[in-house]
Amino acid sequence: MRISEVSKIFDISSDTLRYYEKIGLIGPIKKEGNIRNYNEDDLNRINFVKCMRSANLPIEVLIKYMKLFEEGDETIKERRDLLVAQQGELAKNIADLQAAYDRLSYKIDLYDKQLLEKNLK
Amino acid sequence: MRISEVSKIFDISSDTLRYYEKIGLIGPIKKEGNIRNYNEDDLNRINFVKCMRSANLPIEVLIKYMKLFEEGDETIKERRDLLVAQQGELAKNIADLQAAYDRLSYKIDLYDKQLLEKNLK
DNA sequence: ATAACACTTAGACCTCACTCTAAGTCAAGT
DNA sequence: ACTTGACTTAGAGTGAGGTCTAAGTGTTAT
Repeated sequence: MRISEVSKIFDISSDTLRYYEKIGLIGPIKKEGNIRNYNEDDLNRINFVKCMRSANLPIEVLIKYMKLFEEGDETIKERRDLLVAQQGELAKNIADLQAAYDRLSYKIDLYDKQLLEKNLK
Repeated sequence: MRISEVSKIFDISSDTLRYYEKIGLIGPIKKEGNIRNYNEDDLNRINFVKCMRSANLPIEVLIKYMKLFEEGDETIKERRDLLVAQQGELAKNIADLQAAYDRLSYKIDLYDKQLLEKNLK
């Protein structure tokens, strides 16, 4: 599969896909001649990366994870620990977002009450 | 209250507090002579900003909100709508983080099973 | 009175994660 | 034959959000 198709499927620009490859996050992708040909494994990795990036996991961490993966079974424990650490960070982030969400809800309620009063006057 | 104390209380650097003021996010703070003296209102605003920033609401949006606030009661509806829009964004973000969290949980489970098997061999 | 420390300013610099540009290759359609 | 359009590369540029520096002015403890 060509880069343009992958780009469409995942809504990630071709530039970004090449960038991810250059920094060692998803490659190297095998080429036919000079043109990248993404296989299913590649797509799975991109899918994972996209999911993690959309939750703001740092690229550096994901690169580290991918490198451990390449190193084989000896790194299973280390990979697990890395994921657990990131999960912890995520839990904190979710709590922060939730706190802001709740606070917004509260404020919106107040505004709605004010608007209602205004209309009654 | 001086900037250094505010900085400690909220764990926001003095640089950042001054930066927020410069860009119109939390000021202007009244000064005694040449030195900022934060009052309770200021602290409340900083508290709100900190909460929203920790959920990644863009600074530009917060500046807009603060400006509407200064403009008085005519902007209540507009402020409400702005908050509702941000709440919507937040809901999306929370869903993304949650999806990543769940995926990590799943993967961690798999690793734990692998590690268990390894130990049994 | 002098050292140490908190404060001030303007503006340069930094990190992250892309995003874009320039210059070029190659294959297919008209 | 030639244009169109997707692909390639290296490397420069961008935007958000701070963070740091330099040079200077008070204020307080010894």
